[in-house]
Amino acid sequence: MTVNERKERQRAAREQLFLDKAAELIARDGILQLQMAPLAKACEYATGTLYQHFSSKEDLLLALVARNGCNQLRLFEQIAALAIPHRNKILALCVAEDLARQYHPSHARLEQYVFTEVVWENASASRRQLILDNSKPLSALVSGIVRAAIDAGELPDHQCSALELSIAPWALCCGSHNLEQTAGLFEAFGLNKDSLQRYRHMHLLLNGMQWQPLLDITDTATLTAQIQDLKQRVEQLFHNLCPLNVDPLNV
Amino acid sequence: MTVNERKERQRAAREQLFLDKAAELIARDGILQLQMAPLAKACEYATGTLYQHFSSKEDLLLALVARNGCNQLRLFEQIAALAIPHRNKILALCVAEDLARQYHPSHARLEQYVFTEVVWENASASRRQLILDNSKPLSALVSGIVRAAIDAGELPDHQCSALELSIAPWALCCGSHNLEQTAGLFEAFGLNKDSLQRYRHMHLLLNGMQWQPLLDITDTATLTAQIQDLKQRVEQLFHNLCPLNVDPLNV
DNA sequence: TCGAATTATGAACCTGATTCAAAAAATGAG
DNA sequence: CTCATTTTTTGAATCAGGTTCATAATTCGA
Repeated sequence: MTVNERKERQRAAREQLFLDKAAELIARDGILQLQMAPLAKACEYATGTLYQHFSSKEDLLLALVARNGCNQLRLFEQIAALAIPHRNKILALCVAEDLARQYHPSHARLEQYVFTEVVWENASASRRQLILDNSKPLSALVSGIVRAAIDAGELPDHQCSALELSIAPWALCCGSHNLEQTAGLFEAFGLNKDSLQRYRHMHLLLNGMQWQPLLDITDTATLTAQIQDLKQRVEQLFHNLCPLNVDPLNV
Repeated sequence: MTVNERKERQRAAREQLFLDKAAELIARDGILQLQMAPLAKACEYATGTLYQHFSSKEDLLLALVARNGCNQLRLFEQIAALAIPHRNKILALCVAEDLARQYHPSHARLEQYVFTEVVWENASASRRQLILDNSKPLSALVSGIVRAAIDAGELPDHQCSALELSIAPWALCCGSHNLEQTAGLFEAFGLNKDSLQRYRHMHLLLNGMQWQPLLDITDTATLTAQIQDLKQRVEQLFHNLCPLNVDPLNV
């Protein structure tokens, strides 16, 4: 059925168009301002057509996050393949999250929103599954790095599985970003955002895991150089993957 | 003006009534189902009266979170005052978060929702400030514990301020809970929720900070006993503070 | 007790998501 | 190529629920 294949391709292309435009509008005006009818019009389709792709507005938002998740996975895969110490790969993943937030602040906010009960529950089950399916290879990837470090004798297994161990740095990374993202919180604390702080904390954790080589976090020079280097490497991967991968408003 | 005082008191009481009922309805039916008109009716007031207290639905949600924040602060204060090692106090705070989520799952979900751009931006500035004001003493409290540990020689300062250091365990705690809260994520990872895991990770971090006394996380017996003990202590404080402090649906 | 000032009321309004009957387009058999 | 049938698109109508505001009720102080 070559006809159906063509139709399917067109349909997929239209879905990407909707998603692209939605991402653009969100980046420009914020999630709150995204409206279904204007979005459809901006894509030169009727409102009803939009609803042939997404069962609800929330479903559309999930679709955006799912797509971002794919990009994230590809980036993470390339990071995992870098020729750097295993320990640094974990840092590099953290750097990647950092950069992603810098380049796509609206994505980060969207993700926070989407995992909220209210939004999550209003999306279609299949779309939710899509996002969860993304997370499987992601966690496999991270725990793969941990596994490799254990096998290389750089990291004791602490009698935990690699997967369980891998949750620690991941939680720290998420938590750290979440706190920072929470509007006005750091300001309320009287805390200035020192971009190295996050990495100091990560090193403290990795040290605690006895992940070799340990790093003395008071050695700011070494730390700065390390993060600098990782940033450059990750940034390059980032731009190779998707040169236009940038929020219009935040360039 | 004794008349105005009385009025003010009545007004405050009514606000608490609205908040109580809202919390009840949310615990019963979820955030999504909370509607302004039914809430007002359930309190035997007109819709408009509700709007004399809260500038919007989002404002009401923030008010709920602010009130929870006060309770949390009081609990944390009592934990900080416990006669236990400083290091254990950090664990106890983590335990407290755990318990709070257990007893009030809807609060945790609400908090996640409220810090979302969409909700946050739709609340009144004064309500937002209220929440931020809560966070100041909270961070002072946590960094106070860190400070005390440093002063007691139990923790090197790593050339950071106590406040900066205190962010690490806090971020780990938040991140860990966030991950776990994210619907279906752990299941998608093929990870079983081991309630001790979170504390193992925290100990890894504290070990990395060289916070004495170090704990060997493979020593499950000691860890279990420690957390058990902290749970009991915290649970007691918890119930003393607010005996009825329980989500209707989740008892 | 009465007029002014304050507060409460809830039906009407408004925004924006969602639906669906009608129109248009695509398909494919003859 | 034509026409009946199926599929797809359309966008105005519907619907939900948050918010407002003219009116009614209440409180206040003289």
